[in-house]
Amino acid sequence: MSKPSIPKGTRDFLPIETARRNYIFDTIRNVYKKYGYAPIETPAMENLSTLLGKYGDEGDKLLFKILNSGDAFAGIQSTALNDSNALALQVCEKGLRYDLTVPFARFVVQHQSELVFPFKRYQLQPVWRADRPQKGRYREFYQCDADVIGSTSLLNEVELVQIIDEVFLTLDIDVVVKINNRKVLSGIAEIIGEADKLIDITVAIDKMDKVGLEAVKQELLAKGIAPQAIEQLQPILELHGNNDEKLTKLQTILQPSATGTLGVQELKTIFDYLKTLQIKQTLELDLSLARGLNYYTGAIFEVKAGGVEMGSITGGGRYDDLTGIFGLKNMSGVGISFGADRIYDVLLQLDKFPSTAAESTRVLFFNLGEAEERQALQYVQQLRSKNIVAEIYPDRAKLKKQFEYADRRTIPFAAIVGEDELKTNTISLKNLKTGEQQVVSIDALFQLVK
RNA sequence: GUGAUCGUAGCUCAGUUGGUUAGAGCGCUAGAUUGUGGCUCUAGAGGUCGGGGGUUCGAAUCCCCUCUUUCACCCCA
Repeated sequence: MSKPSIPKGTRDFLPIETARRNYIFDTIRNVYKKYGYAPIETPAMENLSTLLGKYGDEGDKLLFKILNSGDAFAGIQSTALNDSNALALQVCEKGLRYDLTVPFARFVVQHQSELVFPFKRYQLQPVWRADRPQKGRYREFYQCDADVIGSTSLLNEVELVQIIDEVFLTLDIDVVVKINNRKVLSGIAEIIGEADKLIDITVAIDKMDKVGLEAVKQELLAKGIAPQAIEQLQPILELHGNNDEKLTKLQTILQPSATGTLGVQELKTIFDYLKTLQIKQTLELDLSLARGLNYYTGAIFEVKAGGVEMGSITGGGRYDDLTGIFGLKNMSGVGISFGADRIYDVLLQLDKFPSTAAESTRVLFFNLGEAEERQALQYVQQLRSKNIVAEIYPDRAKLKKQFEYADRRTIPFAAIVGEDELKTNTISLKNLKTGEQQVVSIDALFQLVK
């Protein structure tokens, strides 16, 4: 293969794409800052021991592992080749981060003495997963996380929903914010007598939207859930009405479960606060929302865009003991993560990028010779000092070529300084859109191109 | 990990049941036009047909493997 290429599932970004991506990052960052979150960064690679076992068996398979530097295979017996998984662990001590939450937990434990709790941080960085690429799924993509750790207050959940609301309002996307609670799901599993199958149940009912009730029941049956338990589950999954009505019914159903009742209380509190804050986006209590990551213990969130086929574009939830695995107990946290790459795809499909996300040079000075370029250089510097983006064509090329360059860069003004203009201290300024041209002074030019 | 799918010039694509030197449009370079772009005309450059192996007198075309594209499942942002 002679053509250059990049690894599967990765992408290059052209100037227009980068400008648009920055628009998304800037929007999210500004909202995070507005709510008092502080930025941090962590390395692209973590010790494999930090990452392994945190995302389930599936997650472990999707970790990118990094071969040890030096002679990584020194001392490896040929018999080790029989077990490639074990071999990988012998020759790889590091891996690329899979998300931002687990590295954040590690960060909090490691820097606990330097941090002020409750600690509110945001982090916009790429993560890597060795997944098969498909629609809205890449092997390298950005997560834009905000978390509060060291506080169990539900005000944090409320704040994160406010942030979601404000970000999508700014981006001008209509979304549905789905909210559920892991305690409620635990309570449901408990009262149908299948508490030990909580994960199987959540994974199955998470697909309600996509495959429908019957397929979910099939999957539950296949996972060994008792038929009568599934019958008990059905009315809960089919709960309807507005959020308040659902909560009232749920409270009755979950009465026998202490955990479930607590979950309902938490949801009630969150919805109650949000009601007083005039949230613009649609909030929906969705009992089929489960989310795969097993570390969630309380509220869980997921955001879907209206009018486009796309997986969730934001997700999050509360985790009571994420730092526990790194040796720090009693550190409850709650966080959200915006999927910038999917938001990009959604904005593109809905044609919602502002045109300002693409603007660049205002004036191009043509290059007609040495004396001319010396003068043009002066003008360009003066324009820049007035914050007008200007540049000079670097080569003494034919005018045709210089015009075509300006055209393709969509630069609105061409400034020509040749022999005649040099003598009279003037500039021929041409508006490339209208074709109008006039001979002006540099002061007049400032006004015209502003 | 499972199942499909794509790959021919910089880009978008033709290419007959396997048969001489693989084409078009756009783009690029030069000229018509040595200080005025977008239109037009003329000429030119550019391809080991994704890579490797096989069948055949002969492969872009048929077979196998592999990489890549896109999509679904699993899982997930």
